[in-house]
Amino acid sequence: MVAKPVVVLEPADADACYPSVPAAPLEVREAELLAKGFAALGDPVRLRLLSMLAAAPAGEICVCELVGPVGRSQGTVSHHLKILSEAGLARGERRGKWVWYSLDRARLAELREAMDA
Amino acid sequence: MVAKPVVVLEPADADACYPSVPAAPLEVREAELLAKGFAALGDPVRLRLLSMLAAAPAGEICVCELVGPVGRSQGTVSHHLKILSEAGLARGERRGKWVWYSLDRARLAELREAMDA
DNA sequence: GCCTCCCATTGACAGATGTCGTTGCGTCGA
DNA sequence: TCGACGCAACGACATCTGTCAATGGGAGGC
Repeated sequence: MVAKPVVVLEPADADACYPSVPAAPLEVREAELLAKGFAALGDPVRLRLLSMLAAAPAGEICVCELVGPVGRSQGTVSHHLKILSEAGLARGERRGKWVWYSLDRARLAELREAMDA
Repeated sequence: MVAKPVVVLEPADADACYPSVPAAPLEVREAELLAKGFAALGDPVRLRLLSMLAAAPAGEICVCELVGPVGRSQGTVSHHLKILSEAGLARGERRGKWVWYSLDRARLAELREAMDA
């Protein structure tokens, strides 16, 4: 994926269909970062995990509280939480025997704002 | 002091870690619908296509205008546009020899609002 | 009618993804 | 010290996904 010119990306193709105008798409690099975030949201299990994190009274939930409701094995839930972490949408913290996850609302807002484009 | 779970999807698991509280995750069906939308956003090529649609002066762009800038084959671009269509994010309309795509801002807003959860 | 252009569809294929069962590691209680 | 528990990591596997080249089908131009 070679970096592309910011504006004018093609040889202009002479006789293309008329309104060959701005066509300044999102930067490739930025698109990849955003895509990673949205991709993390693109799974029903992860959306439900996030909704539980968002609804958590203390702003965080123990993993053991998450496994049951989503109807997936513990290993699978752990896997999804890792993906959410890597996408910057959630963070986990070990506290004694348990691990507590919380939502990163800043990252979420970042993605939301990107949708104004 | 447990607030009653709104839904309660599991056998309650007795000795779980303490704060067994709300845990009313997104409904499975709704999560699937949203996930389909976010998954459509979860690819850099599609994000760039959308950004071009969003930036289009007339609110729409001919497919022939899209193929060059994103650096993918015509067939691949067509494939991505189909996915965006199926997710409700874009619509295509044949007009003579060309097909023009436009952004569905309502659907986009729908997804954006879902991120308040 | 025929040829050309634009776009969608198909077939093929490598790589990513979701899932589970098992294993491994850290933490607590006995 | 030892065993039980909570969670992450690993291996395996079926499915999904992104990509291209090739094909197909509608619209215009000649």
